[in-house]
Amino acid sequence: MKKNKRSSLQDIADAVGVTKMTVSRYLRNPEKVSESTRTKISAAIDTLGYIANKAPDLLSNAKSYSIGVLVPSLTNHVFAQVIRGIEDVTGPAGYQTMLAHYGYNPEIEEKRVEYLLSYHVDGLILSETSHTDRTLKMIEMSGVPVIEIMDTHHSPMQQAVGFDNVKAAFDMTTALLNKGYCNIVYIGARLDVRTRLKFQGYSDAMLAKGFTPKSVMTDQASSYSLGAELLQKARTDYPNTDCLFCTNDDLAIGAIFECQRNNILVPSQMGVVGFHGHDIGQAMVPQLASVITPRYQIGNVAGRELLSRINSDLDTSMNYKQVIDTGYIVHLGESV
Amino acid sequence: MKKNKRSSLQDIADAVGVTKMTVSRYLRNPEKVSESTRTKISAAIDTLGYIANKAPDLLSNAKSYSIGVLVPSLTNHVFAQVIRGIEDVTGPAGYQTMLAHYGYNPEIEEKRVEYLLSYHVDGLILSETSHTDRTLKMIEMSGVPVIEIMDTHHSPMQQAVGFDNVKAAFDMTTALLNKGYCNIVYIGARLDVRTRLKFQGYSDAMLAKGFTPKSVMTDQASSYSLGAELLQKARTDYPNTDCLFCTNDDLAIGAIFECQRNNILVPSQMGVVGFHGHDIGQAMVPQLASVITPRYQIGNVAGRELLSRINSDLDTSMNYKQVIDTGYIVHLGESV
DNA sequence: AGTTGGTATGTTACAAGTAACATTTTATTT
DNA sequence: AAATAAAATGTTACTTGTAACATACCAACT
Repeated sequence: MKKNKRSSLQDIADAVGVTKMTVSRYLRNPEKVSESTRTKISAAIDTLGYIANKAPDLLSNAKSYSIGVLVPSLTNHVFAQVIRGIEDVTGPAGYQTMLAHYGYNPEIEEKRVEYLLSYHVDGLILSETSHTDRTLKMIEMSGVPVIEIMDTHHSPMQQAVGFDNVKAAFDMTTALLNKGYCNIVYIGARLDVRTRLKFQGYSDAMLAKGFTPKSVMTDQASSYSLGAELLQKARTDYPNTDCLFCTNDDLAIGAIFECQRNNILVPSQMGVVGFHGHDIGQAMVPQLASVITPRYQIGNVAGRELLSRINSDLDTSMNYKQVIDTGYIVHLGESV
Repeated sequence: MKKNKRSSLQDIADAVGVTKMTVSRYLRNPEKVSESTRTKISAAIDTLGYIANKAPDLLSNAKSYSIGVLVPSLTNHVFAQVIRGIEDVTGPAGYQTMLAHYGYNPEIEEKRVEYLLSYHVDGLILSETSHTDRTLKMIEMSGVPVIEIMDTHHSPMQQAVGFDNVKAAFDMTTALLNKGYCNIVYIGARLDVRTRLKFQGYSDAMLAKGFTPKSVMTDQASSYSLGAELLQKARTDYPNTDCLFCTNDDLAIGAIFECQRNNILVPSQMGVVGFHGHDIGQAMVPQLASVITPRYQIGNVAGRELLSRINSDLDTSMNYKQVIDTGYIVHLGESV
């Protein structure tokens, strides 16, 4: 049995008895086609089920009205809201997002960037600050505008939207020290760039007040059960730990559950702090202390900036450096 | 300042002094190009930063090595694992996924399907069982193989992979009744098809044992705070409620937190049950009762089936009906 | 009747890569 | 040195939709 090949403009044209140019006009500028022809073409399209073909658009270097969005992980709830923020701007403007993920791996990021560029996306939003050489080169040669989101503690390729992870961790740690905690242990996982930046902010704050930074780190991916494990490891490695500063909410929540299972009272016997301020932490008992990050807004601003550069005449991709800081909120909740 | 146009095979060819055909060969069948030419082309590609162009591939009806995956929501953790399951099969086989979401809205699903087909995806994985007429027509005309995932309680377009939501809810409800609960209230949100199917299974089980189905439903999207609200509503509407069967884990977890805030003991004063068996529910105290669904496996099987059909000579899209049931596990945990 | 102007439709060329076939160059054999 | 085979490269044609230009047709006006 033969595959029913998708119909082309030519097929529609043949069915109606005009040239494909007329059908093309019907789709782009219907008012330039006579009433009677319009009716016939419309009927033919319904019957044959025409589906637009992106190929010629790409060939002729037309805008693709697609933007590429790369996030490290789909499991990480952080990015769901970022994406919503992006699409709430780009969707109404007629752009579709091509979403891909790369598991925090720069080599895979490179593959994804190449893939997105091969489809001629009009712009890119990346969630990482360090890239392979080839990634940088491809982006530069392609001439598409790029925005790096989430962290602003670096020199952006072109434009960055986010907040300063070092400063955020510094502020949270300082707030904890002011609350009277002395033996704060930093809990890190996956050891990506942002985890390291936050550790740096934490360390700076500890040292600034004369305390010694202590940490429990692993390169495993974050999970609730890992949070439980790392709590136990912290208590073993540093028996007088009075507070955990976890690199994200998942670890913090896992640690709190483990406290509950072991009758360790939070916060009176152990303070626990997360990062990002996800719904689950804010809904739980006790409410989780966390740095609340404006993820939706980051996406929103990134989307808006990207569109404005796509639609600008200037080649903004060259010699363009800008950082937009969206801030964050240190929220102490009930868990410290 | 002019945009630096991306370089084409012709640009590489000009730089080396050959025709683009030779460069094309270098990329496809390097062994057919002489050693010396290879070296020169390789250098030119590095210098000029060539990025492949998908357009001609699409034009010539070649395989795109892209498959389209549609999920209702990225916030819903269910689908992150499904996607991982898919990509663990399709990635190694050289396929990239084009991921899109549609907010449980069939009209948006239609737009996404059109978008994916306009990019000539080789196959589609959909997460819904009901589609607009035009969605069905487009898919049929395009001739691409389609797999519908998650629910098998319907007649598939072509092929479905998942489990029977009605049966799963029936089994869980029966288990709860056997445990001695009498006043089980069903808690539903968003009112999508699967929520309704689960309510049907719940109702069937209640009626089968002579109990009256009771429910608290809203069309709002699920969230932890909504779970808290609906718990209170259930207690108001049905004062002797002894167990909540929530349509998903988020609502169930929100309800348990609300119980904790109000000193209602779970499970002794109130049983709470979720659906899907997410990590968070399994990690929390008390461990959440839930129907554990094989999300990774669903994705995995769907990916494998789709690839096999893409690479089959037969036009399997026609007159093809198959349901693959991956089952589920009724897990009672500590919250009932 | 002939001119003008507008509307509707047609023709041509083009974008980037590749399959299929054609030609040129180089190596091997007699 | 000529003949033949093999390797390397070139030429042509094709895929789809659209911009730009060309033509055909009809109505209205002088």
